[in-house]
Amino acid sequence: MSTHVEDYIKNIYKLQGEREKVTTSSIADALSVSAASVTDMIKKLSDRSLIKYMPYQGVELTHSGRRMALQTLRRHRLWEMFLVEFLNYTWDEVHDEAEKLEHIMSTDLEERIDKALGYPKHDPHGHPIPTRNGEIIEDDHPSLADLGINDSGVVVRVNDISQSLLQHMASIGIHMQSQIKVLDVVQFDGSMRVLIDDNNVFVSRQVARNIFVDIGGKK
Amino acid sequence: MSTHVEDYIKNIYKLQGEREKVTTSSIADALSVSAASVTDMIKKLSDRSLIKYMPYQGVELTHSGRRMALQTLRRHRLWEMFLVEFLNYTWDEVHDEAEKLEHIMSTDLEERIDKALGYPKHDPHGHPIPTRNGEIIEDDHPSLADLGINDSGVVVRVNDISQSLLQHMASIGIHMQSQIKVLDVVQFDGSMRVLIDDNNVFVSRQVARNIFVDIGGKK
DNA sequence: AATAAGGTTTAGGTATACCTAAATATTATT
DNA sequence: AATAATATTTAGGTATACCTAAACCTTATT
Ligand SMILES: [Mn+2]
Ligand SMILES: [Mn+2]
Ligand SMILES: [Mn+2]
Ligand SMILES: [Mn+2]
Repeated sequence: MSTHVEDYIKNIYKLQGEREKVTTSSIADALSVSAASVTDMIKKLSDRSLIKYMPYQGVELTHSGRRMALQTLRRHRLWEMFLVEFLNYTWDEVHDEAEKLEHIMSTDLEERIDKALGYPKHDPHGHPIPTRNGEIIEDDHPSLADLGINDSGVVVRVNDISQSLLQHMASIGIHMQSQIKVLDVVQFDGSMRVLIDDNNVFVSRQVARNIFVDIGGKK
Repeated sequence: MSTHVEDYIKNIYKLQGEREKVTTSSIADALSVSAASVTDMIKKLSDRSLIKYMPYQGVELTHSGRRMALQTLRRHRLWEMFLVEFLNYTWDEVHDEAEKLEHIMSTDLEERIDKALGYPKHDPHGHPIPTRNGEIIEDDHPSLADLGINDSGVVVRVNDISQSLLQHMASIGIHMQSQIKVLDVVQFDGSMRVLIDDNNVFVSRQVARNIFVDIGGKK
């Protein structure tokens, strides 16, 4: 319903991936509000049966909470894709706009955008777009940091945790479907020299951990 | 700032066109809220210097209020145009979406959409789109109801007062730039038989009053 | 088992935007 | 000029979503 409810639910969904029970403080962190505000809100979400809540024990999405989370995620990712495909946004520019637009999307608009984009399966960062029915296929690819010398593959996903990370990745030539091959790994700090579409670049371990590669795809 | 403030200001701007001073009850009507709520809000708008307000004497936009109104109108009309051009919406389907989207548009997004559309001068109903700098050119065309037998012209604007009116106009073949010629006017009720792009159709006076025609354009 | 530290909730408050009912001001009618 | 009708404002209240400070639980450490 409201933008705030949707953002809470979406963030609880994301946090749930990491641990089963989601704590008050982790939600407060994610949304940059006080823990007291979160307690207020999770009571309301619980009243609406979007989460299961036991005081002091953390929070868990219900079935209908999960549905709302996936719908919001779907809309977010469709908007991101739309901004990139139709308005020439780059992948580091889309998040904030999509964060607002995701709450303003009738089912009709959602379907028209989906259609105009040709029913994309992934957003500009390679994240899967949940289906209309709330199905999502989380692919499980190794990060670049997991590869060794001479391993190679295709970039299929990056983490969109920060704008500056996304900008940096773009600046060294990393895009969706970039060919990537590990040339050398520095023992000391895990940093790498890699070939990206035939360009020789240096990647810190911190960055490498946020790039995910399909190693079955190409050799 | 907030969606509510923007909607109040935009509606005051529209009402101002009709009379100088805008009354509490006309705003209440336009926004479907109680008169008491309007009194609440106009005090706040006055505190923010968006309107000039004298209790019991009605309301008037200040310079910065007018600027906000025109910016909101610009964004509304750009979104309407965008929905029509990029997502195959028809002119009767765009208003409600645009009413929400107009509040979610950074200056950057506004300019990208403007550019993607080729800097349009009018929205899908023929209403002028204010410029980035808050200039607006209100064209002054006669309505179809003002024309007599054998007068002709080109449809350049329609009123978007209701979805069913827009649907009806589309169903009888009226679009922007349609050629229109009056064949016959019924004395009794002012209804007309007209030629629209070579189609012979009947138009009630009520409908004719909401269609605006450029008679200088073509003969 | 007691205490200290950390996380969570409660208490009390703010801001926005709405409501109904009652009071009051303006305008129209006699 | 007084009265009646209508419009507007005030008074008192609701719902959402925040906040800080204080109280309270849970968990870890001794
Ligand atoms: Mn959001
Ligand atoms: Mn994304
Ligand atoms: Mn609006
Ligand atoms: Mn319009």
